[in-house]
Amino acid sequence: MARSESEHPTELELEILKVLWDESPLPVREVRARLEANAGRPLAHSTVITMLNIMHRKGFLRRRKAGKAFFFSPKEEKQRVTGRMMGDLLRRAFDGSTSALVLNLLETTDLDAGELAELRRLISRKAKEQKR
Amino acid sequence: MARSESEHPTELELEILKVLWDESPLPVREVRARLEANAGRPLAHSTVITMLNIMHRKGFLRRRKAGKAFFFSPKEEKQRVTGRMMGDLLRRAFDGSTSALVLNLLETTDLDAGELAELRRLISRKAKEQKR
DNA sequence: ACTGATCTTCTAAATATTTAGAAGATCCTG
DNA sequence: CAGGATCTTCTAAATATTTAGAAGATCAGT
Repeated sequence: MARSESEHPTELELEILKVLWDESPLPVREVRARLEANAGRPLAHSTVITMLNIMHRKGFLRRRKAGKAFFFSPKEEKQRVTGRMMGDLLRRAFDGSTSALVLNLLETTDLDAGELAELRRLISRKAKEQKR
Repeated sequence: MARSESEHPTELELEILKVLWDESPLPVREVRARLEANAGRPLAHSTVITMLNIMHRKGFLRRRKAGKAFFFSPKEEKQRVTGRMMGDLLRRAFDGSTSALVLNLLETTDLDAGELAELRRLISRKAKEQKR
């Protein structure tokens, strides 16, 4: 055994998902153009097809044929996928402790007073929602 | 080109780092035992050595010989490494928006009122520190 | 110094990720 | 319907990650 396919999108898979979360469905040609424009990643047409097919096999994408070409869309919305990625990091790096993660975030990124206030606002709002 | 070595620890590398952040320096034998105990990962002795040497080459670990055996220690403290991992996810999945990341965290994990209060406390403390 | 125990180095293999060319399929246009 | 344009499928290769056996080095005890 060596290792199994990641449950989460890999580096390039995430770039592709970001393109499609931004707008979909898209044909291969369009995905390719936007990968170059948005992510500075100029790939051959066949490379993009290969990736899209792998992602379809893995269950990240839907595929629909229109004429002779396929159109691709994300299967899940961004929040669910990135949420699982967060959850994975939370578990692997912080042993599931949300406060450890947030503390780390506060210490290692450079947030100004406005951003801190914004974060506190988000948390307060969440707390209020829960009271209902 | 296919892809380059990750700047961040991979899955197994992180498990090894966690063992060593918990206690170090440790000899291979001890790392192996703790990987099995803590991470449920029973690996051959030579597998662990191979990984430790790769991690040394990549700059994640220090190595010191005592008698005939090597003792390994993390080169950087946990916060710095996990901080970069967070920063990487922040950039790749949330385009650098901390509030987007925190919002996602709040929506996708299940935090009770006490945990939310704890998070708010952390942020308030950070805001106060900054005023100085 | 010999031997067993213990460690390391060397080598290799399975699987995943990323990349892309070559060949085949399909559709539109004249 | 022939031909070019456009798409897909097939195949393959480079590199990374994870795994471990075999062979060589080293140390302690007799």
